[in-house]
Amino acid sequence: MSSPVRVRFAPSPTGMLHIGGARTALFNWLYARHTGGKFILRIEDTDQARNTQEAVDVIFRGMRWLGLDWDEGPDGKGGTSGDRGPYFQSQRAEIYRKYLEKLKATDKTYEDGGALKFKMPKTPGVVKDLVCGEVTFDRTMEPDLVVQRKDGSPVFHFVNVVDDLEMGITHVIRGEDHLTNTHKHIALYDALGGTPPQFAHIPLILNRGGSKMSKRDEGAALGFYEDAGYLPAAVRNYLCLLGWSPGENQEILPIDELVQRFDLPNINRSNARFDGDKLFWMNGEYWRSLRDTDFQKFAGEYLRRTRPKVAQMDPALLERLLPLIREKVRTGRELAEWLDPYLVEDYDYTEEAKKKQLAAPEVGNWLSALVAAFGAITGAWDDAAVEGACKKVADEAGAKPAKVIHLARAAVSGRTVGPSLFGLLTALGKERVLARLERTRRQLAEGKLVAA
RNA sequence: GGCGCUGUCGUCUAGAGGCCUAGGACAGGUCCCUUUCAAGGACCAUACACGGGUUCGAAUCCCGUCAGCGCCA
Repeated sequence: MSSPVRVRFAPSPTGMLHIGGARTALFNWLYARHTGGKFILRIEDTDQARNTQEAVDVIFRGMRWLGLDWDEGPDGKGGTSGDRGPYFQSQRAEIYRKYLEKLKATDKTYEDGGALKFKMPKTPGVVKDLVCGEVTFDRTMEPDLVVQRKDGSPVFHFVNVVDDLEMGITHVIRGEDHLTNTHKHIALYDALGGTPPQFAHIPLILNRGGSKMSKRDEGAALGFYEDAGYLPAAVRNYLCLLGWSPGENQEILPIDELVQRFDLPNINRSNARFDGDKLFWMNGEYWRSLRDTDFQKFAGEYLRRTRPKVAQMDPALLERLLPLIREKVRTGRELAEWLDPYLVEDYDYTEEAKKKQLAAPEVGNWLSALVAAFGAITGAWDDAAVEGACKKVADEAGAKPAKVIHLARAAVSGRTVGPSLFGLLTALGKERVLARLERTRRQLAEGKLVAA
């Protein structure tokens, strides 16, 4: 029987967690959870220039955000779990040195120009890939591989192999861009007397233009989606669908089902373009099916981070507004933006609102009429009452209710779009509505609401 | 340039010789609903890269071409 699965994700701290890297991490995590194996996080921090604590923290943060917990590796709080460490390459120099000696002892290396080179076997290099099948490389022309640079530092291919060997990695799940290097890795395993792991090269994530998503592409960083107020579960679910399909015309699945169905053999071989529109849609699906308590938790955290002013807001108002806005938007960012007009009483007016709703000559009179009609409401301040008042104003002006409704929205929010008006007015409360209408009327009279 | 991988609607994909006059989803279009924007409902359009084989039968297997991507130099 084969040994328990051990897979790893080995990012380098570049200051961002690349969406492709996140997907690789996800596939590794899914496989570990699917098989009951271990998921290991290893930090490839050999590039001293970029290796900062902040850059490493970005990785931890991204992994946690996506819900990808790891069994071994740095815990992100200064500690470590697992006994196959260290899990930072920068702390493994001694190990690499030892393996370099071991390789030298095999007589398969030679020095050239100050660098140490590994003699590539001239036999065909065969990679038995779990996704791509058996791939054979002709090595008769293959140049020898530098394993140690002139400055003494070991090269990526070498440390990668050493780490996977030392950490007992059984399956290497990584981007297909590594496929053509894999036979070299296998040669190194053989030379070091180790058993190569199984390989699964997963298709790449392409940008809109159809080439490998690069860090410069819009939305290439996982943090982009956290900042935009996407739901991690939605992003995770979407990422699963890039290069893998659960089949049966199903796309939205809970995580435990994803874990249960995921497997290496049914990963696709062709690259996939990243479709931000579909992610946005999927986020909307998760957004709507979120339980109220979970929504409140998410909204609270997101707003606290991006809109500190909510702390000064009337909590009762916030509580009424949130569900109203939630219905109309799909991301935290949209939620925050839609909430902006109610954070403070001196809200601004958009150009569109000034131009489309606040420019007509009758607007002043209508605003006065609205103030009068709303002011006259003595009974319950509810949807029916405000609706009645709006209709009344419209009737008296000989206009369609829609006209008055649009004006009222622009007046109380400064926007042409927003939550359903009657619900909004009810949520704001009579006092605030009257004050806001009055403020708009006054500014209009002072000529402050002229479109640019 | 060499080598490798891939090639089903614009995009993500289902499809592992007959169930396919190719299914789903996003995006797009039309209509309905309507208080803007959404949401919702109904419907529509669009694909097996091309050319050869193999087979009674191919999107599915083989070969070639072309294209895309990647790696190495």
